[in-house]
Amino acid sequence: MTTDEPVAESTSVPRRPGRPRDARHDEAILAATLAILRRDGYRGLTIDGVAAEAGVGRPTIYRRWPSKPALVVAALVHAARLAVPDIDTGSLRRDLIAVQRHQVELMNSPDNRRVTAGLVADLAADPDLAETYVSRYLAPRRAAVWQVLRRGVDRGELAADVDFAFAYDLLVGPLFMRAVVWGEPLTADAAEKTADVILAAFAPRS
Amino acid sequence: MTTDEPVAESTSVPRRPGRPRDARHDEAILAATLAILRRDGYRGLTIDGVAAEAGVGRPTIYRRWPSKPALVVAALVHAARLAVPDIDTGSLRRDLIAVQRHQVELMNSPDNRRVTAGLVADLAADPDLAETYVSRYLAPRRAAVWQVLRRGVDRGELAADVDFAFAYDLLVGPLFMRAVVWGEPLTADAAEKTADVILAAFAPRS
DNA sequence: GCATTACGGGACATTGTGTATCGTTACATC
DNA sequence: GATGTAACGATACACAATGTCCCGTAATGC
Repeated sequence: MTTDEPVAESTSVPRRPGRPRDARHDEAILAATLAILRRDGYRGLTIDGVAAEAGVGRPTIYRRWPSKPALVVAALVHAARLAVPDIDTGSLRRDLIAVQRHQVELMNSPDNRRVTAGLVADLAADPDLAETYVSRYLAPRRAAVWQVLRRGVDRGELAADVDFAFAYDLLVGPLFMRAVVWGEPLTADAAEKTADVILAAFAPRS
Repeated sequence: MTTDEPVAESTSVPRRPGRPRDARHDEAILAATLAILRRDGYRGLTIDGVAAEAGVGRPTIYRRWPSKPALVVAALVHAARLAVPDIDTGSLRRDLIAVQRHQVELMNSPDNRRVTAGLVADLAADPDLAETYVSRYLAPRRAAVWQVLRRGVDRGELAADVDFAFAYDLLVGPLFMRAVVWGEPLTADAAEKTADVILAAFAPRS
């Protein structure tokens, strides 16, 4: 449920009787959701506001997504469906710094805090939705970082028994703490510092 | 604003004309807030519910705290006013593991996720309140960890130029990511693993 | 043409927040 | 003991937002 491209049900033939849904509305709703999210944050987003900005009626939205957090998750997944960059410079440290610079930039955007915090709060109350968010948004991003780490292991720059999940949380957690919990801006050196922590903590045993 | 012990204004004489506030109500309201928070999470807490459980009217609550997040912050500060343990075993690694075990226990409580996530979301929308929460709740806890790190530096177990703020986020951030963002339980070894990251990342230069 | 479904508009019930207004009660001062 | 002031419980209120329902209309396949 709450997929990016809604519907198609379980039938192999996607065609249903009756008037078909207007695909342009899907696009307009998701685009409006993202625009409002960036402008007003998670709390400032209302279904009414999305409907107005997308030029559709409210039932048209509820016909597609069952709730506000589900709509937000769909919009984020939709926006990020392409943008999972694959970084491979040949050096683990350079790769990690590039990954972290990207992450710092994301987290430093002024709206990020309000969007992330609000969404995480609603996810905590809806396990199904949380599962969708994790599997369709977070996990693909984490997998890209794992690729970087995997290559580091292959080149002998990291110990072979690195705990990948832990390493990822070690990279992102400190940024999250500072940007979202403390509410303080990330400085430029945060990327280097977190990258170097990984190198020090998981250095290959000599 | 939004202090734990409300009021006393700026006058040196706390006594104001008129009927004084009933101090037992303060206690009852904060206790009810904590109880509901633990039982129903941040989203499940309503001012009505607190009023009913505390046996007071709603205006009695609004007379003391201006909003729901302000009340929650006051309750958390109130509950934690004593409990900032000072750990000193003589070994940095043992100290850090003890600190982290305590943190893991806190974060693993089933209500923690819903309370923390909901509160952080509201704090992002209210900078004044966020300042209160940070200065009266988070900062004292961080200071206790800094004490542990400071002693580690003094004993030569850590490099002298450790970035204390970064080190704290490095200790707590990964736990926060896993418990709150991913929504997965923390395992027992999380304390050791994060502690060892600090030792590896900030080892004194030889 | 007919069944079926989407559409916009709007009404609706529900829930929660925060404010305001009662009559009443507790305390200090005169 | 009378008076002023402010807290108290109860309750009504305005407001905002969620999610549902129903209407008349439009689009599609059979």
